[in-house]
Amino acid sequence: MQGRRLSRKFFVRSTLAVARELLGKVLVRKIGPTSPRLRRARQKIIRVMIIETEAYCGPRDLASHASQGPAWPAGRRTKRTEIMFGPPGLAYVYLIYGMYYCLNIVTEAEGYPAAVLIRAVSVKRLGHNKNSNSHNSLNAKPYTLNASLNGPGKLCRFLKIDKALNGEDMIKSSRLWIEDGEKLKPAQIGRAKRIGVDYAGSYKHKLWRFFIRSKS
DNA sequence: CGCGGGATTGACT
DNA sequence: GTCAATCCCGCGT
Repeated sequence: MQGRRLSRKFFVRSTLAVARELLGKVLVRKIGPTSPRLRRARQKIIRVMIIETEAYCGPRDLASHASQGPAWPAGRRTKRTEIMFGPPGLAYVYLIYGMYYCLNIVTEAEGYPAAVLIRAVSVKRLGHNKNSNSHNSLNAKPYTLNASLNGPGKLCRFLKIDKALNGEDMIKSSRLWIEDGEKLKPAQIGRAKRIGVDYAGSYKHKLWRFFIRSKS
């Protein structure tokens, strides 16, 4: 049940297009020891579907970590934001408020600081047999945490994503990548202002958050 | 070196 | 709606 991994080309495009098209795609996290001896027994793979994203569109975007730097308009290039200037497809992971991590994927041409924040995901499938309403009710709900994956900090905690994955190349990584997923119709996609960027002047009004409308 | 603040979350009034 | 937790980063000194 695995899809085709997204190539680097997918990310070398307008950040808004990438943010929109990441909706419905499958974020994959492989967790476990890298030592070959322990790998087989203890590795596990988690697949979740991306349902909400935000675009951070380069050096002029006052909401972006890479904006407003001394080198404007080239962008604020610091130790922290360096990854955003790197090749598209890299993971940009940062610590926020001292306690949560946020996962972004770098977009556009190398040297241009832009990225898409993954704001929410849903569990794509259960980690075991779907029809488990029989005898084994304990195993029936490992991923009922569906609702708790709405938020960038929460999904990183669930997927065990932290600073160690900052700079991970999601095109080649064996720990974190993205696969093809659902093809969405335009009507399924919603747009809104980004969250938590009131400091961003006129850029706080941009409708650069994208989400899958819940079915009603 | 010190200080202010944050692409959040959960608890609480 | 308000607020605090918690710590790294960016910048001024």
